[in-house]
Amino acid sequence: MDININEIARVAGVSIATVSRALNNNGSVKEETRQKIQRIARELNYKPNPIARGLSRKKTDTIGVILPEMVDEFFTEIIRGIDEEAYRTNNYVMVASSYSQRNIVETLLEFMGSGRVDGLILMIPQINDDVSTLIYKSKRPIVLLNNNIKNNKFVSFNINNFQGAYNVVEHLIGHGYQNIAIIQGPEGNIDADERYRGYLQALKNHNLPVQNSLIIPGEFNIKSGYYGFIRLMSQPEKPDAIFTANDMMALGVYEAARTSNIKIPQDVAVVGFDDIFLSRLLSPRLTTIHVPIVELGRKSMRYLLKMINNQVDPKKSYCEELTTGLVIGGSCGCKNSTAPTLF
Amino acid sequence: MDININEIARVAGVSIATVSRALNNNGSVKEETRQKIQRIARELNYKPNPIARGLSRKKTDTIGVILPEMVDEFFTEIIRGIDEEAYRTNNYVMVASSYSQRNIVETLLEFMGSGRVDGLILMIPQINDDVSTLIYKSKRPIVLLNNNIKNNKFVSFNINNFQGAYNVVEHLIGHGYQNIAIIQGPEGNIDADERYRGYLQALKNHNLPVQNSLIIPGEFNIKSGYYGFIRLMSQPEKPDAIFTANDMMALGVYEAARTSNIKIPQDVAVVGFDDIFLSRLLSPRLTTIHVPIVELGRKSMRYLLKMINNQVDPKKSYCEELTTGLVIGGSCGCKNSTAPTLF
DNA sequence: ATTTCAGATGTAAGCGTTTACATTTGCTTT
DNA sequence: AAAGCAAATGTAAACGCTTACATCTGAAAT
Repeated sequence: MDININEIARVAGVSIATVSRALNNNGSVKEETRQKIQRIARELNYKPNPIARGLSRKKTDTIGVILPEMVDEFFTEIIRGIDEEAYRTNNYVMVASSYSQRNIVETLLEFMGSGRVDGLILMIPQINDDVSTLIYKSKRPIVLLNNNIKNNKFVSFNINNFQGAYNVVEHLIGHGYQNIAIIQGPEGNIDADERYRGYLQALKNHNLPVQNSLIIPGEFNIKSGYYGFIRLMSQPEKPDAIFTANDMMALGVYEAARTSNIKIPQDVAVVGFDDIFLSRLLSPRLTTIHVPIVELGRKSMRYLLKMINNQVDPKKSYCEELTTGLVIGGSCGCKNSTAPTLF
Repeated sequence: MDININEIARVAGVSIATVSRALNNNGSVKEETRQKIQRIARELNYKPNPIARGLSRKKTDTIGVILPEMVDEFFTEIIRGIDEEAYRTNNYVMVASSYSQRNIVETLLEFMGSGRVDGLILMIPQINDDVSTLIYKSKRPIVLLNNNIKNNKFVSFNINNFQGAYNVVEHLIGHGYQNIAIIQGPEGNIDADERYRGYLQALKNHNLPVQNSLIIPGEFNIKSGYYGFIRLMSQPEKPDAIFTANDMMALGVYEAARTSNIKIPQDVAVVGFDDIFLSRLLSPRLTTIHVPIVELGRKSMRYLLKMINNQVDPKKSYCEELTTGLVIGGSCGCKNSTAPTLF
């Protein structure tokens, strides 16, 4: 706040232009002068004012991150990935968590319209037309997270939910289970839909019939798992394996199984999706799909920075799907777990 | 980026000064003119450039948050509290998570020196002299989180660890347990120390002897709980109750108890600290101490904003301790749980 | 010795606001 | 009608930086 480029210039006996050039290593400055200016700047503990710089350069070295209200682990890891990359590249991260009361569109506009950020990483449960238009017209680059819109209009990074679901269901099939149930995630939710697709495809590719009685709607929470399980097990055609659309639901399944004295995996196998920390605590350890969230954050950020720096065409759409990994616990019937131990 | 105050002025046929005054509702502007300018601004979808404004006002409406690598839940909730308050007051939040590789002092300097933020919320595991000096000399207000330094130099908001620990241990004493063990948190960690103090004080106030064999050092992780438990139960003087310095450790205790066929709470009672989500999944439900993290974030932010706006003297030290709450599960021996159910 | 030219440096405009100060306007008071 | 005054508006500087353009310097080329 105190000491600025003028002061440096005064002390060094040169003009502010030279100081600016010397400190930014652009333009030509005699080596001797450059050294001197840099020394003085260091001695006076000069920090360029990023606001002034931002005004002049029309660049703030700040990117905005808008995230929905979400599971702790996801939130933390996505931020970690982004922050890591930001730190590496001398950028700053501005967060806005769009908790229930927050108006996404408004927040978005605010972020975009103003010169506060150079770009945006945006994750929204579902994109309506308003938001879509906004994104499309945005003057600053935007990377979408986990929003598998296949319209070739946006830039997005996603977890490959389809592949993950396919793999875990295939794993169940490999065990010989014939009646594999699914407790689905919320309708309209992209993750949920893709996981469901993966489930269907796996059955199909292995010539297993799709049984409607084994397809239970649900939400991404414990309760849905609990009641889904009860519903499944109280009907005549019981499953021999259950794929819950996420780990939280699997938790509910475990709970329901415990109270109804049904053994996992002896009586029924269970697999989840997400590989949340909690799943390690279950007994038997849950077989699930690991999702590389930190990596998702990192990659999105990396790509966004490329867009900002015009290393890729910011107008070109791009879509990347991150591969998930099967984490084998005991809940599928496997003897040898590939899962990390509790500690 | 496109349409600025000059444009508005041009269209309205007034000077930019009048526009500025009209839009900021300060200075005197004829009502009619004000209306007109505001209408035009709205029609042209004008957004003031916060960077330019920042340069002029020397205020960015942005606050920085520096957090250590931490438990997901804590991280998420603290940010939520801060973000909520920021949103309410039209401020922005810049995060820097000081993951292992990040140099705190450097980050701190960067944030402070530059005019990037108006103030800082800072949480660091331990404050050394370097950092302490930095904070003390800072030109911008800083609120410390959970850093119970009693030197009356800083502004800090803390969880009342002492009171929480005291309460939960007293609760155990109320059950009639006489040999209450503690598995401590890491040495030098302020939270851990305070929780230990609370434990000691509770014993003392109820005339129970402090038994060195029942005081086990540890870290805030599952492993420490696990081995701490084994160590406690393999010595001649076994505890009838164990207070683990946090819930993660309690998890380890449960795990160890399970494998050694020791029943909680019949054979030994267990209580934790933090009320993490995980603790709800334990069977019996863990008795623990709830810590108001979101509230901690909210209050810190609120106070920081007051400092920034000079509604409190930013130079005056201030310390607030947030009260924790006892969450009763079954692990202490209670029949009736006060804990929220799983779903 | 003069010209040429690249490298070094300086000057000043601009980025989009806010705001101190100056000026104008129009109403009240005499 | 003149004076006085508050309200309304305008002018221009300032915030701290970057950068286009202008100028200067000195060594190489003639």
